[in-house]
Amino acid sequence: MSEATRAAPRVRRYAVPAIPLTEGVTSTALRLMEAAADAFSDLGFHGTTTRDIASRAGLSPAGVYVHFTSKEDLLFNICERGHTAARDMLVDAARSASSPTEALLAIVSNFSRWHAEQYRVGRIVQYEFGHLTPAHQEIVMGLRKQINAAVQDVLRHGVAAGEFDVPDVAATVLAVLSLCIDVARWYQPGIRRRPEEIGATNAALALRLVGGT
Amino acid sequence: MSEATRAAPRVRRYAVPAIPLTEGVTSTALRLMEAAADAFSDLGFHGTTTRDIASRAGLSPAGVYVHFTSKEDLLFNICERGHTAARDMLVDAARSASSPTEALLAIVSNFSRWHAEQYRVGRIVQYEFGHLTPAHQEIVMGLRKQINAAVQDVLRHGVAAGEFDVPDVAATVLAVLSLCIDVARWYQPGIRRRPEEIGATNAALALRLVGGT
DNA sequence: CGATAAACTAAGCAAGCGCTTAGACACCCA
DNA sequence: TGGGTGTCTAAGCGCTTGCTTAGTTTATCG
Repeated sequence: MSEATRAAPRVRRYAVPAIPLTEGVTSTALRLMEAAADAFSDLGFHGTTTRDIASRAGLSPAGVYVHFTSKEDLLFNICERGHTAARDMLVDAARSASSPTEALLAIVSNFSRWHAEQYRVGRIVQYEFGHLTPAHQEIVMGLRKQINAAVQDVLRHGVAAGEFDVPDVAATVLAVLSLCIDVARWYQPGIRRRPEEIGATNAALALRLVGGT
Repeated sequence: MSEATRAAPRVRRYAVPAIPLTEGVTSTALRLMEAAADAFSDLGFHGTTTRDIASRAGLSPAGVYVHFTSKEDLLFNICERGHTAARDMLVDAARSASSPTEALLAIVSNFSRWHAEQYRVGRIVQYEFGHLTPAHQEIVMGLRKQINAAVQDVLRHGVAAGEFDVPDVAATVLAVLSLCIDVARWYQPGIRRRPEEIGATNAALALRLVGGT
């Protein structure tokens, strides 16, 4: 059996919703965010009208503005909650692993699976990022840097422990994240591999990227 | 020196314009496509107005419609020419290589470098794809399948020749392409690595993905 | 020179946009 | 029971949208 198909060590599996329920969010606001996420991923931010969002959520156009100050505010809430949930899952996965190798496998399999299962939110977050206000962009950038740092930490520890062979840590972090994030671009329901399998194969491929065993 | 930093075999370098000049394209039409590409990558397809495009090209709003039938027609021309140029470069790189290993290195270094140098067109092609008409989407999908097939061919030959160890060819093709295409998402001018270096490190990383030496 | 075709503009049309206003309900604790 | 608060709608305001129309300029060629 080839190295990349060998069963990976069991990794903890995190179920992460696309838009997590947090304090102070009414059910109508959550319904609006889900409606907006659907519309944005179908039509793009500028291609979506506030009437689209309202009608998908079963409200009149004016009903949106009871819960959000603007269409951009909706986009920001989706991006921020999505990033925060993903980051928490990553950090958790890394912390609960007993070695850098297991941490990498946990991170890549969970992050890849999330980008398949939540590919609609994943695309919004990546493709519509530029339509956030500069202030909101900076907040989201901060979350991205935390995700980057979490992966960088794992690689550094793996190199220090002699588990990985990585000539250029920063470049390899980007490559590992590309592997995971790009899933949202090509994934669609009904293709051969289930999200779970994509996570498993990507974890094995990431291990190759870092020169691990 | 670690395996991944060892100087890669010399690979032919292809300079590919974002929007290639082809027969039957006047200079004004090309100027319009470049103006539209700039605008689309700044503001998104729906965020861009035909007045934006016209003024960037130094024309009145109506002047656009002398050369293109609609805003979507402009988007399609950018996508089709971009994909065609990239595919031609890929196929050329694969054909002029003397082994699967060299073909992979040539493909990945050129394709990655292109996605850095032409990251604006790269983003349009990926992010605004969904705003093409279904008929135009299918044409672009056809070009993508050709790109996919070119990479798949190289991997199959490498496995057959014993140069690569690839348990799941289709999954690994996707991973190799993710490595290249995702460059357009994170690249921006002024970062540490030049496009040329990104191509070189990605080529080395791709070799790891396929279990090559 | 005069005719023809192509490239371009000024003006504007119908439709749709994000968002606001004014007011109608429903629910809560006094 | 009654006033306050939060949620929602009908209507619509001011503006922008993609694209068209009618007409002018420029290039080409016999």
